[in-house]
Amino acid sequence: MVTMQDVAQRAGVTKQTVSNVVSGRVAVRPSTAARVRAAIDELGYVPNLVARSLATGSTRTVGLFVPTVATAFYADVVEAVEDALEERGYHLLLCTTRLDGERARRHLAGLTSRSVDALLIAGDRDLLDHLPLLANARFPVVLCAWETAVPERFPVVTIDYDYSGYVAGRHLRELGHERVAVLASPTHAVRVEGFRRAFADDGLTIPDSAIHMAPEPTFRGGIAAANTALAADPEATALFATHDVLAVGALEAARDAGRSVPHSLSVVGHDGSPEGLLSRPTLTSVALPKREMARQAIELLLRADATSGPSVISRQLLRPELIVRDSSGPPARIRRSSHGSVHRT
Amino acid sequence: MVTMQDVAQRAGVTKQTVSNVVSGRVAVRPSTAARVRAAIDELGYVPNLVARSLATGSTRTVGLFVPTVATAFYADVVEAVEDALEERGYHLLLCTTRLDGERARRHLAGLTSRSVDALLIAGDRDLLDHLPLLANARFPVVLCAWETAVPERFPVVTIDYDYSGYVAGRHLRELGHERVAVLASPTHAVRVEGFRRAFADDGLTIPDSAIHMAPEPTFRGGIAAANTALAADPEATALFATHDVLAVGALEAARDAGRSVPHSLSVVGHDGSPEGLLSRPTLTSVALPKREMARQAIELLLRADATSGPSVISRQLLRPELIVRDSSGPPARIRRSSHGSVHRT
DNA sequence: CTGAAAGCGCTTACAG
DNA sequence: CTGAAAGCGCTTACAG
Repeated sequence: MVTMQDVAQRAGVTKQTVSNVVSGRVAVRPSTAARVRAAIDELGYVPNLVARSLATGSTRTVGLFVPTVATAFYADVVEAVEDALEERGYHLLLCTTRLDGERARRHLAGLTSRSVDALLIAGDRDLLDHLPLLANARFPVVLCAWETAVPERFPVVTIDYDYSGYVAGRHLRELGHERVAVLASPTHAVRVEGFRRAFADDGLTIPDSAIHMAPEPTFRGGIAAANTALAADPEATALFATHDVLAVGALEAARDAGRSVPHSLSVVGHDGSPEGLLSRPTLTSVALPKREMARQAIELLLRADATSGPSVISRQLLRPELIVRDSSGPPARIRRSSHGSVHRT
Repeated sequence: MVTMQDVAQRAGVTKQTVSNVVSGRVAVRPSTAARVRAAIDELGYVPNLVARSLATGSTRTVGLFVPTVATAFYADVVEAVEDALEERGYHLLLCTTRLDGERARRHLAGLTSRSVDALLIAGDRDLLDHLPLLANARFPVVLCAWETAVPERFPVVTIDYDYSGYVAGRHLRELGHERVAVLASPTHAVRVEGFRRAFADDGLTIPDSAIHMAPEPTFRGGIAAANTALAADPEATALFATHDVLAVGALEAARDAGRSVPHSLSVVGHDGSPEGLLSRPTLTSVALPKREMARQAIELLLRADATSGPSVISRQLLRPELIVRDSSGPPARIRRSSHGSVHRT
């Protein structure tokens, strides 16, 4: 392997001069620099990043923990983080924890040895128990995409999930819906709260009986929850699903139940994921500012690394944005026939 | 930061002894080892991986290039690679190239500085032009998930895409289909060839006019291509889509066209992606052995790294497997009415 | 089984 | 602007 020393010899200078040329930190006489650069090319010299890291104490690598990568949300987060890092010349060390606490712990222990300059943990509640491990970490840690149970000791930049629920509710209220149901995943309580508040603002209460838990966060789970909801309250004119995949399931359930969307039933999702564009009708949803979140988290992380002071425990909340598409509209007027069955106009 | 030296001092030994205890490579007297371990705990010592890497020449990190992570196929590849690495105590440095050659080149240049022990490049044709850069790499390189234009100079472990098309065709032939159409993405020529061969085996020719290119590799693209195909040949009894997302679009198009699946039309996809389980009906598809591919690629890579000899340019082909679900069945008998319109029984 | 030495390839002050 | 020295924290032979 060709080292800086080899280049120096070839160019007739010392390796410090080569270092100065390579780093550009110290001015070098143009003619010398040219000679050095020629030697570098001739020898095919490539600096050894590991040696540099040991000398500087910086690997220019940051670790990212995500529960999985096989989900539109986290896939986007990963790519957004990577982009933010690349702009700054950093590399990405990826760990997917797969909702496996033990696996997470192992990874954490590995990283603690400081092969990274900083660590970003995205929405991984399974890590919570092992977070104390991070107290000994030699690098700053920031949390992002955290919805519930946000640990106190770390800075976090996340999305205002309460507001995302609220904005969905607001939309349905503005359309004129009064009687609605919610399809939720167990971990999405905050979204549901926000959604209810939008109705409460207008003096409307969404009873607990109108909140239906999806058996699983999948298309099928959405169908099942929607079937339950539609059966429990045939007069509900709109469904809010806390997750787009549930909403797409709801669309399917509505079709099976002969409820046309949005004419006889409005459906609003959450996440603004691509599948909402593919569904029929296309899905009104709350888009999450993932890129912005990634950027701010990385910025926080890298600033903390630079100052290497204990990072200020700050809390940044980003506002999601409603995307109105074809699955939501004003409620149909409802009239009751004498024998109690429901017709929509 | 507490170093090995600090631990040594505390335990009253030299740092080599500490090193021996930590690495476990050299036997240490139990009582001494205990003392060292106690010191490690008291001081909260964590070894510095960077220093170790410089000394050993190994970072225990491997780089992975993928076009994106926002696709079921590559998301699975990434997680499979990560699993294979974790078993061996390696970390994963991830680079998504986003079909951006320039971006890929930058990453490549960065990695060439050897912050990784090995590099796995998954199906990224955009890298092709920059591959010569890798000639100077200080680590072995292996290609995987490569479908076309496989470079000669690198080992590759990939899927037998010709066979995957073949197996889809075989399935349709066994069901009795004779007249079929293909929905394809431009980069899937190999799959199409294999598919055609299954028919050719029985003396049946699939004309070029029955191959329909999807305008984009999406749900909408699938709908569009299926519409074209169905209009071009209403008598086709089956559709093979080279990509599940196209197949799911075809399902939608079939529904719109009043063709019931599989009764009046069979649809076979490719990739065995999760969406095939969510569609209605569920999708018959060709499952790709991604985990096995990842495992073998990593094994090849790490072996090459260990021997550090020039890796043998081998070519490993893995066999995909047909998953029969509800979207395929025998063709309906077709009878023509006197005025030429088509009825199915 | 334990200790003294050299070295991994770079960078960072510090003289000249 | 360029060179000599020390050091980053570990590991790897090599003596004792």
